[in-house]
Amino acid sequence: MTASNTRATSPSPLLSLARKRTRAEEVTERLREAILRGVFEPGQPVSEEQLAASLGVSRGPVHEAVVQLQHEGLVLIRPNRRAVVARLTRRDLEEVYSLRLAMEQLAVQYAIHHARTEDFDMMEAVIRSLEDAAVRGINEQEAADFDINFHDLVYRAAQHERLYQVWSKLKSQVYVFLLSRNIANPDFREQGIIRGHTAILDALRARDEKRAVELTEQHLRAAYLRILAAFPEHEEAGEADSALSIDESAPPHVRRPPVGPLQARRKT
Amino acid sequence: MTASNTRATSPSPLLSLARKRTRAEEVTERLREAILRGVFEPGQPVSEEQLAASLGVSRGPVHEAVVQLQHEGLVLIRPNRRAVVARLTRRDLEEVYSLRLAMEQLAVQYAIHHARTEDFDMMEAVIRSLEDAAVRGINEQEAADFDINFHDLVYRAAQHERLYQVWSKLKSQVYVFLLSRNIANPDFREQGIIRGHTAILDALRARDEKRAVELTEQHLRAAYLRILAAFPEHEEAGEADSALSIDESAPPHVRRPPVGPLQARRKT
DNA sequence: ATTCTGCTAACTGCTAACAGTTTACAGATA
DNA sequence: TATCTGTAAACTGTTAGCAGTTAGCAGAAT
Repeated sequence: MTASNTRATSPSPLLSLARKRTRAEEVTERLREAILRGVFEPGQPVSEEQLAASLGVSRGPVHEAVVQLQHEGLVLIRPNRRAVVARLTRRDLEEVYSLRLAMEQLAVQYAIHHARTEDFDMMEAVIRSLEDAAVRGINEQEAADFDINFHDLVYRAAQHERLYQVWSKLKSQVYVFLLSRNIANPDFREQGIIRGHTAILDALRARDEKRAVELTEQHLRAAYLRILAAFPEHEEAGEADSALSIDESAPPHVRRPPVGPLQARRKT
Repeated sequence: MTASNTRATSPSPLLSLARKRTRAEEVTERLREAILRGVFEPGQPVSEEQLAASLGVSRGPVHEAVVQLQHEGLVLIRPNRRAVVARLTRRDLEEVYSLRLAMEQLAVQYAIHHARTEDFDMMEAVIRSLEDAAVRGINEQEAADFDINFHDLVYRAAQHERLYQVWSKLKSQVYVFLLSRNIANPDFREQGIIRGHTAILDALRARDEKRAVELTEQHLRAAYLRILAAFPEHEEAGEADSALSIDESAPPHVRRPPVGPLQARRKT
C-alpha cells in the first residue's frame, strides 16, 4: 500500500499547518507495512514488547497500533495473550468482497453526484500509469498498488466520510488478498484491471449511475473469483473460522456459500 | 443501548470460560452510556484526566476508551487537544443512514441464507415485547432500544462478522439520532416500527430476498425522513462540516442532497 | 514413549511520573 | 472598550516500572 496512503491532493507544503503525526500513528504505519510485506507470517505471534524495543519506542504507542490493526483485520488480539497476525481464510475473502461490493456500489453513486472533474482526471492518470507500467512489466505489488489507488480515488470522490472509513479498514485486507492470491497470468490480470477501471471511469463521467453500479459489480465479482480460484482446495488444518472471531460461542462450522451478487449467477 | 449490547444468546453461566473484560472495555462502556444518556452535551470537551480520576482508574484505559468511541463516531479527537463529544449534523444523518441502508440490505440477504429458526423467533419476541410495551406506553429510550434490538438481531442472523462490526459502530450513532430527533407522535412511531419489523421478518421467513431488500429500504428511508424532519431549519452556527472530519483540507462547504435510495423518489 | 505437573521466563494490563503542547486569563497596548 | 501578549495551569503523549497472567519446558508419573 506504499503509495495508496499518500494524499491524493498533496497539501501545500508552505503554511501546511502540518497535522502532527503522533508516534502511535507512525508505529501503526510501520507495522501495517511490515505485515503487508510479509515480514510477519500469518499466524505468527507479535510481541508488543519486542516490537517496542526494536522500534526504539515504549509499549504505549505500540499497543495502540496493534489495536488499530486489529480494527483493520490484520491482527487478532485476545486479552493477556500476544497478538497474532491474521490468517485470512476463504470465508474472510467472501466477507471482505461482499462488504466491499455493497460499499463500492454506494461509493460510485455518491461519486457520480459529488465528484469534481479533477477527481476524474486523477483516476485517469492512475489508469494511464498502469498502462505505461504494464508495458515494461511490473510485479504483483505494483499491480496491487495501482489497483487499490484507483478504487481509493473513487471512494474519495464520493465525499462520504464514514464510507471512506469503512473502506480504509477493508483496504488492508484487500491488499493482502491481492498480494497473496492474485496469481493469474500478469498480462491478462493487468489488462482486465485496466479495462474494468476504464469502463467504470467512463460511466462515472457520463453520470450513468445504473451502468456504474453494474460495472462495479462485474469488476469486483471478477476479482473475487480470480482470488478464490487461487485458494488451495483443502484449507490449512486447524484454521480458525475467521481471522477476527472474538466471539467465543461460535456455532459449529457450516459451509457457507456466497450470498447475493457474489454467488454464481443464474439469471442476468 | 442498555439492552442491545447484551448477547442475544446468553452463554451458559456454568463453565462459561468468561472472557475476562479488560478495564479499558469497562471504561468504554461507561463512557458510551454516559454520552448516549446525554450526561455529556454535544460539543462539550471530555478530559481524559478528569474522567480517569472520577472513575478511579489511570489514564491508559481511558485513552483507549476515547479512541474506541472516536471509531464509533461519538467523540472527536485531535492530537494534544481534549476530546469533544460529537455534534451530529444533518450531513452526518445522511451519511449514517445511506451507509446503514447499504449494510442492512446486505444483512437481510445474508440472514435469509444463514439464519436459524431461533433467530426468527428472537426477532418475533422483540416485536411482541414492543407491542406489549406500547400498550402501557413507553418513553423514547425504550422505543429506541426495541428498535435497535430488532435490527441487531437481523445483523447477528446474517452471520457476517465484518458486517456486524460496521453495524456496531453505526449503532451508537443511530441511537443518538433516535433519541434526539425521533420526536414524532409516539403512537404513530411505534406502530410504524412494529409494522415495518413485522413485514421484514415475514419476508425473511419466506426467504423472499427481493421483498426483504425492498422493505428494508422503505423502513429505513421512512426512519431517515422522520429524523430529518425533526432537524431545525437553520443548523447551529459554527457547526463543523461533520462530526468526524479528521481531514483538515476540506473543500468549501457545499449543499449535498442525499444520493441513491434515500433521496426523494421520482420513479419507483 | 506419552501424558501430567509445577516452575520460570516472557509478556500484557495497568499505574505513575515526565516532557511538551494547548488553553485560559491577567495585564499590557492601542 | 477591544485586541494583543505573555505566563501559569491544564492536559495529552510518552515512558518506565509493577502486578498478575500466560506460554514454554524440564522433570515426574504413567
